[in-house]
Amino acid sequence: MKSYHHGNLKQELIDCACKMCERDGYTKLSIRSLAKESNVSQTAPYRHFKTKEDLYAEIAKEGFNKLYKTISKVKSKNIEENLIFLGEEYVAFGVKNANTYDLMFGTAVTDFTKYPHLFQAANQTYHHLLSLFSEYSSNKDSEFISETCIDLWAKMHGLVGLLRKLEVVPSKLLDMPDTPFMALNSINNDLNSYIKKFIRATQ
Amino acid sequence: MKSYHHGNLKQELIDCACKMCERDGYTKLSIRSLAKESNVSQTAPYRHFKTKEDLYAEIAKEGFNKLYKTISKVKSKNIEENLIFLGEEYVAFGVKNANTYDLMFGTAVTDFTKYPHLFQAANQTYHHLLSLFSEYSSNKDSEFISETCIDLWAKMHGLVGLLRKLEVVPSKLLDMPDTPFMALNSINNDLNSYIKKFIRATQ
DNA sequence: TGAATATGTTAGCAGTGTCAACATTAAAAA
DNA sequence: TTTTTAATGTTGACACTGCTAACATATTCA
Repeated sequence: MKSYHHGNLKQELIDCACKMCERDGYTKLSIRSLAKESNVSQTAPYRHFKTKEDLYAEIAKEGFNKLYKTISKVKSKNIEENLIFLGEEYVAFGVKNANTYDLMFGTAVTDFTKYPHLFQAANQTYHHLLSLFSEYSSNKDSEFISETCIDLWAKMHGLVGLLRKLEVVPSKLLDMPDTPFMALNSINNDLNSYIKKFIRATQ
Repeated sequence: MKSYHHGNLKQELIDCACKMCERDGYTKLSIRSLAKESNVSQTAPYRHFKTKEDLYAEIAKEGFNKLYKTISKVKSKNIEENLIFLGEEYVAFGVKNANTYDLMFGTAVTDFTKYPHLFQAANQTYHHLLSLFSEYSSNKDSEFISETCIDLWAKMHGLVGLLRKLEVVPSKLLDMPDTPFMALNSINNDLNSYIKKFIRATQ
Protein backbone atom coordinates (compact mmCIF):
# COMPACT_ATOMS: atom_id res chain seq x y z
CA MET A 1 0.00 0.00 0.00
CA LYS A 2 1.34 3.36 -0.99
CA SER A 3 0.78 6.35 1.24
CA TYR A 4 0.53 9.96 0.16
CA HIS A 5 3.74 10.91 1.87
CA HIS A 6 6.72 8.95 0.82
CA GLY A 7 9.00 9.02 3.81
CA ASN A 8 12.40 9.06 2.20
CA LEU A 9 11.80 10.52 -1.23
CA LYS A 10 14.79 12.83 -1.33
CA GLN A 11 17.45 10.17 -0.98
CA GLU A 12 15.51 7.84 -3.24
CA LEU A 13 15.43 10.53 -5.91
CA ILE A 14 19.16 11.11 -5.54
CA ASP A 15 19.93 7.42 -5.84
CA CYS A 16 17.69 7.11 -8.83
CA ALA A 17 19.20 10.22 -10.43
CA CYS A 18 22.73 8.86 -9.94
CA LYS A 19 21.78 5.67 -11.69
CA MET A 20 20.03 7.46 -14.54
CA CYS A 21 22.84 9.96 -14.90
CA GLU A 22 25.48 7.28 -15.17
CA ARG A 23 23.33 5.27 -17.55
CA ASP A 24 22.27 8.01 -19.95
CA GLY A 25 24.46 11.02 -19.21
CA TYR A 26 23.36 14.07 -17.30
CA THR A 27 22.06 15.89 -20.38
CA LYS A 28 19.46 13.18 -20.93
CA LEU A 29 18.42 13.25 -17.30
CA SER A 30 15.25 15.24 -16.88
CA ILE A 31 13.45 15.99 -13.68
CA ARG A 32 10.29 14.65 -15.23
CA SER A 33 11.81 11.33 -16.24
CA LEU A 34 13.37 11.07 -12.81
CA ALA A 35 9.96 11.61 -11.23
CA LYS A 36 8.41 9.01 -13.50
CA GLU A 37 11.11 6.45 -12.72
CA SER A 38 10.52 7.10 -9.03
CA ASN A 39 6.74 6.83 -9.36
CA VAL A 40 5.95 10.31 -8.13
CA SER A 41 4.35 13.27 -9.83
CA GLN A 42 6.29 15.49 -12.23
CA THR A 43 6.87 18.25 -9.74
CA ALA A 44 7.46 16.26 -6.58
CA PRO A 45 11.26 16.58 -6.95
CA TYR A 46 10.91 20.35 -6.66
CA ARG A 47 10.09 19.92 -2.98
CA HIS A 48 13.66 18.68 -2.52
CA PHE A 49 15.66 20.42 -5.25
CA LYS A 50 14.83 24.01 -6.04
CA THR A 51 16.54 23.83 -9.42
CA LYS A 52 18.05 21.22 -11.67
CA GLU A 53 21.50 22.45 -10.73
CA ASP A 54 20.73 21.56 -7.12
CA LEU A 55 20.03 18.03 -8.26
CA TYR A 56 23.25 17.97 -10.28
CA ALA A 57 25.13 19.08 -7.18
CA GLU A 58 23.74 16.15 -5.25
CA ILE A 59 24.82 13.70 -7.93
CA ALA A 60 28.27 15.28 -8.04
CA LYS A 61 28.52 15.02 -4.27
CA GLU A 62 27.69 11.34 -4.34
CA GLY A 63 30.29 11.00 -7.07
CA PHE A 64 33.02 12.57 -4.98
CA ASN A 65 32.11 10.40 -2.03
CA LYS A 66 32.28 7.32 -4.21
CA LEU A 67 35.60 8.46 -5.63
CA TYR A 68 36.96 9.07 -2.15
CA LYS A 69 35.86 5.65 -1.04
CA THR A 70 37.51 4.12 -4.09
CA ILE A 71 40.90 5.77 -3.81
CA SER A 72 41.21 5.40 -0.05
CA LYS A 73 40.29 1.73 -0.11
CA VAL A 74 43.63 0.03 0.21
CA LYS A 75 46.32 0.87 2.71
CA SER A 76 49.36 -1.13 1.79
CA LYS A 77 52.52 -0.69 3.78
CA ASN A 78 54.34 0.78 0.80
CA ILE A 79 53.44 4.43 0.30
CA GLU A 80 54.52 4.51 -3.30
CA GLU A 81 52.33 1.55 -4.05
CA ASN A 82 49.45 3.35 -2.44
CA LEU A 83 50.02 6.42 -4.56
CA ILE A 84 50.22 4.40 -7.75
CA PHE A 85 47.12 2.55 -6.70
CA LEU A 86 45.39 5.87 -6.11
CA GLY A 87 46.35 7.04 -9.60
CA GLU A 88 45.09 3.90 -11.24
CA GLU A 89 41.86 3.93 -9.32
CA TYR A 90 41.32 7.61 -10.03
CA VAL A 91 41.75 7.24 -13.77
CA ALA A 92 39.70 4.06 -13.81
CA PHE A 93 36.94 5.80 -11.89
CA GLY A 94 36.88 8.71 -14.32
CA VAL A 95 36.64 6.45 -17.31
CA LYS A 96 34.17 4.00 -15.81
CA ASN A 97 31.91 6.65 -14.28
CA ALA A 98 32.35 9.06 -17.14
CA ASN A 99 28.95 10.67 -16.96
CA THR A 100 29.12 11.26 -13.26
CA TYR A 101 32.67 12.53 -13.65
CA ASP A 102 31.34 15.13 -16.09
CA LEU A 103 29.08 16.45 -13.40
CA MET A 104 31.88 16.49 -10.84
CA PHE A 105 34.31 18.44 -12.97
CA GLY A 106 32.24 19.99 -15.73
CA THR A 107 30.41 23.26 -15.83
CA ALA A 108 26.90 22.06 -15.04
CA VAL A 109 27.55 22.93 -11.43
CA THR A 110 29.60 26.07 -11.59
CA ASP A 111 30.33 27.23 -8.10
CA PHE A 112 30.96 24.44 -5.63
CA THR A 113 30.89 26.81 -2.71
CA LYS A 114 27.17 27.22 -3.25
CA TYR A 115 26.85 23.61 -2.13
CA PRO A 116 28.78 23.07 1.12
CA HIS A 117 28.31 19.30 1.14
CA LEU A 118 29.62 19.02 -2.40
CA PHE A 119 32.50 21.28 -1.59
CA GLN A 120 33.36 19.25 1.46
CA ALA A 121 33.17 15.97 -0.46
CA ALA A 122 35.46 17.31 -3.18
CA ASN A 123 37.88 18.69 -0.65
CA GLN A 124 38.04 15.40 1.16
CA THR A 125 39.30 13.75 -2.00
CA TYR A 126 41.95 16.39 -2.44
CA HIS A 127 43.10 16.05 1.14
CA HIS A 128 43.52 12.35 0.77
CA LEU A 129 45.86 12.89 -2.16
CA LEU A 130 47.59 15.61 -0.19
CA SER A 131 48.30 13.51 2.89
CA LEU A 132 49.35 10.49 0.88
CA PHE A 133 51.77 12.49 -1.21
CA SER A 134 53.22 14.44 1.71
CA GLU A 135 53.99 11.10 3.32
CA TYR A 136 55.61 9.94 0.10
CA SER A 137 57.64 12.96 -0.83
CA SER A 138 61.07 13.59 0.56
CA ASN A 139 60.58 17.33 0.12
CA LYS A 140 58.38 18.37 3.02
CA ASP A 141 57.85 21.98 2.02
CA SER A 142 54.11 22.48 2.16
CA GLU A 143 54.01 24.70 -0.89
CA PHE A 144 55.89 22.10 -2.88
CA ILE A 145 53.55 19.41 -1.64
CA SER A 146 50.36 21.20 -2.52
CA GLU A 147 51.57 22.32 -5.93
CA THR A 148 52.78 18.86 -6.79
CA CYS A 149 49.41 17.48 -5.79
CA ILE A 150 47.74 19.81 -8.23
CA ASP A 151 50.32 18.62 -10.70
CA LEU A 152 49.40 14.99 -10.22
CA TRP A 153 45.76 15.76 -10.16
CA ALA A 154 45.92 17.75 -13.38
CA LYS A 155 47.68 14.89 -15.08
CA MET A 156 45.21 12.27 -13.95
CA HIS A 157 42.34 14.57 -14.76
CA GLY A 158 43.69 15.34 -18.21
CA LEU A 159 44.35 11.71 -18.89
CA VAL A 160 40.77 10.85 -18.01
CA GLY A 161 39.56 13.47 -20.46
CA LEU A 162 41.69 12.17 -23.28
CA LEU A 163 41.14 8.48 -22.59
CA ARG A 164 37.41 8.94 -22.81
CA LYS A 165 37.79 10.04 -26.39
CA LEU A 166 39.30 6.63 -27.08
CA GLU A 167 36.12 4.88 -26.09
CA VAL A 168 33.95 6.46 -28.74
CA VAL A 169 36.41 6.13 -31.57
CA PRO A 170 36.05 3.33 -34.14
CA SER A 171 38.53 0.63 -33.19
CA LYS A 172 40.22 0.63 -36.55
CA LEU A 173 41.54 4.13 -35.79
CA LEU A 174 43.50 2.77 -32.85
CA ASP A 175 46.20 1.56 -35.22
CA MET A 176 46.47 4.69 -37.30
CA PRO A 177 49.81 6.35 -36.63
CA ASP A 178 48.62 9.73 -37.83
CA THR A 179 46.19 10.19 -34.97
CA PRO A 180 46.69 10.67 -31.24
CA PHE A 181 44.65 7.54 -30.67
CA MET A 182 47.46 5.06 -31.13
CA ALA A 183 49.61 6.70 -28.50
CA LEU A 184 46.64 7.07 -26.18
CA ASN A 185 45.78 3.44 -26.69
CA SER A 186 49.23 2.21 -25.86
CA ILE A 187 49.25 4.32 -22.71
CA ASN A 188 45.87 2.88 -21.85
CA ASN A 189 47.10 -0.66 -22.36
CA ASP A 190 49.84 -0.17 -19.82
CA LEU A 191 48.30 2.36 -17.50
CA ASN A 192 50.06 0.96 -14.46
CA SER A 193 53.58 1.63 -15.66
CA TYR A 194 52.56 4.99 -17.08
CA ILE A 195 51.21 6.14 -13.75
CA LYS A 196 54.16 4.69 -11.92
CA LYS A 197 56.41 6.73 -14.17
CA PHE A 198 54.73 10.04 -13.60
CA ILE A 199 54.43 9.57 -9.88
CA ARG A 200 58.11 8.72 -9.60
CA ALA A 201 58.96 11.75 -11.68
CA THR A 202 57.66 14.00 -8.93
CA GLN A 203 58.91 13.37 -5.47
CA MET B 1 16.40 44.91 -49.09
CA LYS B 2 16.23 41.34 -47.87
CA SER B 3 15.70 38.56 -50.38
CA TYR B 4 14.08 35.23 -49.69
CA HIS B 5 17.29 33.33 -50.14
CA HIS B 6 20.09 34.43 -47.97
CA GLY B 7 23.23 33.61 -49.88
CA ASN B 8 25.63 32.66 -47.15
CA LEU B 9 23.43 31.60 -44.27
CA LYS B 10 25.38 28.54 -43.22
CA GLN B 11 28.62 30.31 -42.40
CA GLU B 12 26.74 33.20 -40.87
CA LEU B 13 24.91 30.79 -38.58
CA ILE B 14 28.17 29.14 -37.61
CA ASP B 15 29.80 32.46 -36.81
CA CYS B 16 26.80 33.56 -34.82
CA ALA B 17 26.66 30.23 -33.00
CA CYS B 18 30.34 30.49 -32.06
CA LYS B 19 29.77 33.90 -30.60
CA MET B 20 26.66 32.85 -28.70
CA CYS B 21 28.29 29.66 -27.48
CA GLU B 22 31.29 31.48 -26.10
CA ARG B 23 29.07 34.14 -24.57
CA ASP B 24 26.46 31.95 -22.89
CA GLY B 25 27.80 28.40 -22.96
CA TYR B 26 26.67 25.70 -25.31
CA THR B 27 23.88 24.50 -23.06
CA LYS B 28 22.14 27.86 -23.34
CA LEU B 29 22.55 27.92 -27.09
CA SER B 30 19.32 26.90 -28.78
CA ILE B 31 18.73 26.54 -32.48
CA ARG B 32 15.73 28.82 -32.15
CA SER B 33 17.64 31.60 -30.42
CA LEU B 34 20.37 31.22 -33.01
CA ALA B 35 17.79 31.60 -35.77
CA LYS B 36 16.33 34.64 -34.08
CA GLU B 37 19.73 36.29 -33.64
CA SER B 38 20.40 35.64 -37.33
CA ASN B 39 17.00 37.01 -38.41
CA VAL B 40 15.76 33.84 -40.04
CA SER B 41 12.87 31.55 -39.25
CA GLN B 42 13.07 29.00 -36.45
CA THR B 43 13.73 26.07 -38.72
CA ALA B 44 16.01 27.64 -41.31
CA PRO B 45 19.11 26.27 -39.56
CA TYR B 46 17.85 22.74 -40.16
CA ARG B 47 18.61 23.17 -43.86
CA HIS B 48 22.27 23.32 -42.89
CA PHE B 49 22.55 21.24 -39.73
CA LYS B 50 20.51 18.07 -39.53
CA THR B 51 20.82 17.93 -35.74
CA LYS B 52 22.07 20.10 -32.95
CA GLU B 53 25.11 17.88 -32.60
CA ASP B 54 26.02 18.78 -36.18
CA LEU B 55 25.98 22.42 -35.18
CA TYR B 56 28.08 21.65 -32.11
CA ALA B 57 30.58 19.89 -34.35
CA GLU B 58 30.91 23.01 -36.49
CA ILE B 59 31.57 25.16 -33.44
CA ALA B 60 34.12 22.66 -32.16
CA LYS B 61 35.80 22.63 -35.56
CA GLU B 62 36.09 26.41 -35.56
CA GLY B 63 37.46 26.12 -32.05
CA PHE B 64 40.22 23.73 -33.08
CA ASN B 65 41.13 25.91 -36.03
CA LYS B 66 41.34 28.92 -33.76
CA LEU B 67 43.42 26.95 -31.28
CA TYR B 68 45.74 25.80 -34.04
CA LYS B 69 46.16 29.32 -35.28
CA THR B 70 46.92 30.48 -31.76
CA ILE B 71 49.54 27.91 -30.84
CA SER B 72 51.32 27.99 -34.20
CA LYS B 73 51.54 31.77 -34.25
CA VAL B 74 55.09 32.41 -33.22
CA LYS B 75 58.14 30.71 -34.61
CA SER B 76 61.07 31.79 -32.49
CA LYS B 77 64.47 30.35 -33.20
CA ASN B 78 64.57 28.60 -29.87
CA ILE B 79 62.55 25.39 -29.95
CA GLU B 80 62.14 25.18 -26.23
CA GLU B 81 60.78 28.69 -26.14
CA ASN B 82 58.31 27.71 -28.81
CA LEU B 83 57.15 24.71 -26.82
CA ILE B 84 56.72 26.75 -23.68
CA PHE B 85 54.89 29.36 -25.67
CA LEU B 86 52.62 26.65 -27.05
CA GLY B 87 51.88 25.43 -23.55
CA GLU B 88 51.04 28.88 -22.30
CA GLU B 89 48.87 29.67 -25.26
CA TYR B 90 47.10 26.35 -25.03
CA VAL B 91 46.20 26.78 -21.39
CA ALA B 92 45.26 30.41 -21.92
CA PHE B 93 43.04 29.44 -24.83
CA GLY B 94 41.29 26.79 -22.78
CA VAL B 95 40.59 29.19 -19.95
CA LYS B 96 39.65 32.16 -22.10
CA ASN B 97 37.47 30.19 -24.51
CA ALA B 98 36.12 27.92 -21.85
CA ASN B 99 32.71 27.34 -23.36
CA THR B 100 34.07 26.52 -26.78
CA TYR B 101 36.70 24.32 -25.16
CA ASP B 102 33.89 22.33 -23.56
CA LEU B 103 32.51 21.58 -26.96
CA MET B 104 35.92 20.60 -28.31
CA PHE B 105 36.73 18.14 -25.54
CA GLY B 106 33.44 17.42 -23.84
CA THR B 107 30.86 14.81 -24.63
CA ALA B 108 28.38 16.92 -26.59
CA VAL B 109 30.06 15.73 -29.76
CA THR B 110 30.90 12.14 -29.01
CA ASP B 111 32.52 10.63 -32.06
CA PHE B 112 34.80 13.01 -33.95
CA THR B 113 35.15 10.61 -36.83
CA LYS B 114 31.54 11.29 -37.73
CA TYR B 115 32.71 14.78 -38.67
CA PRO B 116 35.76 14.58 -40.95
CA HIS B 117 36.41 18.31 -40.90
CA LEU B 118 36.33 18.41 -37.12
CA PHE B 119 38.53 15.36 -36.94
CA GLN B 120 41.00 16.91 -39.32
CA ALA B 121 41.06 20.19 -37.41
CA ALA B 122 41.69 18.40 -34.12
CA ASN B 123 44.37 16.25 -35.66
CA GLN B 124 46.12 19.25 -37.09
CA THR B 125 46.53 20.63 -33.59
CA TYR B 126 47.95 17.37 -32.34
CA HIS B 127 50.40 17.18 -35.22
CA HIS B 128 51.69 20.62 -34.51
CA LEU B 129 52.52 19.59 -30.97
CA LEU B 130 54.01 16.38 -32.32
CA SER B 131 56.36 18.03 -34.79
CA LEU B 132 57.42 20.71 -32.36
CA PHE B 133 58.21 18.22 -29.65
CA SER B 134 60.02 15.80 -31.94
CA GLU B 135 62.23 18.69 -32.95
CA TYR B 136 62.81 19.50 -29.30
CA SER B 137 63.40 16.08 -27.86
CA SER B 138 66.77 14.42 -27.93
CA ASN B 139 65.12 11.02 -27.92
CA LYS B 140 63.94 10.49 -31.50
CA ASP B 141 62.07 7.23 -30.96
CA SER B 142 58.65 7.82 -32.49
CA GLU B 143 56.83 5.88 -29.81
CA PHE B 144 58.48 7.94 -27.13
CA ILE B 145 57.64 11.12 -29.00
CA SER B 146 53.96 10.37 -29.45
CA GLU B 147 53.49 9.12 -25.91
CA THR B 148 55.21 12.13 -24.46
CA CYS B 149 53.00 14.37 -26.55
CA ILE B 150 49.95 12.76 -25.03
CA ASP B 151 51.66 13.27 -21.73
CA LEU B 152 52.08 16.99 -22.29
CA TRP B 153 48.65 17.29 -23.74
CA ALA B 154 47.04 15.51 -20.81
CA LYS B 155 48.77 17.84 -18.41
CA MET B 156 47.75 21.00 -20.24
CA HIS B 157 44.26 19.65 -20.67
CA GLY B 158 43.97 18.72 -17.04
CA LEU B 159 45.33 22.05 -15.95
CA VAL B 160 42.73 23.84 -18.04
CA GLY B 161 40.02 21.81 -16.38
CA LEU B 162 41.23 22.62 -12.89
CA LEU B 163 42.05 26.27 -13.53
CA ARG B 164 38.54 26.89 -14.73
CA LYS B 165 37.25 25.95 -11.32
CA LEU B 166 39.30 28.82 -9.95
CA GLU B 167 37.37 31.35 -11.93
CA VAL B 168 34.00 30.61 -10.38
CA VAL B 169 35.23 30.40 -6.84
CA PRO B 170 34.77 33.32 -4.44
CA SER B 171 38.09 35.15 -4.24
CA LYS B 172 38.34 34.85 -0.49
CA LEU B 173 38.78 31.08 -0.90
CA LEU B 174 41.99 31.65 -2.83
CA ASP B 175 43.83 32.16 0.43
CA MET B 176 42.43 29.21 2.28
CA PRO B 177 45.15 26.65 2.80
CA ASP B 178 42.69 23.82 3.30
CA THR B 179 41.47 23.91 -0.27
CA PRO B 180 43.15 23.08 -3.56
CA PHE B 181 42.45 26.64 -4.69
CA MET B 182 45.46 28.23 -3.08
CA ALA B 183 47.88 25.89 -4.81
CA LEU B 184 46.00 26.24 -8.08
CA ASN B 185 46.09 29.99 -7.73
CA SER B 186 49.80 30.14 -7.16
CA ILE B 187 50.38 27.94 -10.19
CA ASN B 188 48.12 30.21 -12.16
CA ASN B 189 50.04 33.28 -11.04
CA ASP B 190 53.26 31.88 -12.40
CA LEU B 191 52.05 29.77 -15.25
CA ASN B 192 55.12 30.43 -17.32
CA SER B 193 57.59 28.85 -14.95
CA TYR B 194 55.20 26.02 -14.19
CA ILE B 195 54.91 25.12 -17.85
CA LYS B 196 58.62 25.55 -18.36
CA LYS B 197 59.19 23.07 -15.57
CA PHE B 198 56.94 20.37 -16.93
CA ILE B 199 58.21 20.70 -20.44
CA ARG B 200 61.81 20.44 -19.32
CA ALA B 201 60.92 17.40 -17.25
CA THR B 202 60.16 15.48 -20.43
CA GLN B 203 62.68 15.58 -23.13
C1' DT C 1 12.22 27.26 -71.10
C1' DG C 2 11.23 23.89 -67.79
C1' DA C 3 12.24 20.44 -64.30
C1' DA C 4 14.80 19.26 -60.44
C1' DT C 5 17.01 20.87 -56.44
C1' DA C 6 18.31 23.91 -52.77
C1' DT C 7 16.82 26.88 -49.39
C1' DG C 8 13.55 29.41 -47.09
C1' DT C 9 8.71 29.74 -44.07
C1' DT C 10 4.59 28.26 -41.17
C1' DA C 11 2.27 25.06 -38.24
C1' DG C 12 2.53 21.62 -35.01
C1' DC C 13 4.18 17.57 -31.84
C1' DA C 14 6.21 15.80 -27.83
C1' DG C 15 9.24 16.90 -24.24
C1' DT C 16 11.48 20.26 -20.94
C1' DG C 17 12.26 23.47 -16.42
C1' DT C 18 9.62 25.90 -13.45
C1' DC C 19 5.79 28.10 -11.02
C1' DA C 20 1.13 28.76 -8.78
C1' DA C 21 -2.76 26.73 -6.61
C1' DC C 22 -4.51 23.12 -4.18
C1' DA C 23 -4.52 18.39 -1.24
C1' DT C 24 -2.83 15.57 2.28
C1' DT C 25 -0.23 14.42 6.10
C1' DA C 26 3.24 14.78 9.83
C1' DA C 27 5.12 17.70 13.43
C1' DA C 28 4.69 21.39 16.76
C1' DA C 29 2.00 24.30 19.75
C1' DA C 30 -2.02 25.02 22.35
C1' DT D 1 -5.76 15.79 23.02
C1' DT D 2 -6.86 19.09 19.86
C1' DT D 3 -5.56 22.56 16.76
C1' DT D 4 -2.49 25.03 14.04
C1' DT D 5 1.42 25.08 11.09
C1' DA D 6 4.76 23.47 8.11
C1' DA D 7 6.34 19.83 5.09
C1' DT D 8 5.46 17.20 1.28
C1' DG D 9 2.67 15.58 -2.22
C1' DT D 10 -0.54 16.47 -6.90
C1' DT D 11 -2.70 19.00 -10.99
C1' DG D 12 -2.57 22.40 -14.39
C1' DA D 13 -0.31 25.75 -16.94
C1' DC D 14 3.39 28.74 -19.30
C1' DA D 15 7.17 29.55 -22.14
C1' DC D 16 10.76 27.25 -24.17
C1' DT D 17 13.14 23.39 -26.62
C1' DG D 18 14.59 19.89 -30.80
C1' DC D 19 12.63 18.30 -34.64
C1' DT D 20 9.34 17.02 -38.60
C1' DA D 21 5.93 17.68 -42.31
C1' DA D 22 3.91 20.52 -45.67
C1' DC D 23 4.33 24.32 -48.33
C1' DA D 24 6.75 28.65 -50.81
C1' DT D 25 10.33 30.60 -53.41
C1' DA D 26 14.58 30.92 -55.70
C1' DT D 27 18.61 28.79 -58.26
C1' DT D 28 20.85 25.49 -61.24
C1' DC D 29 21.22 22.97 -65.19
C1' DA D 30 19.44 19.68 -68.93
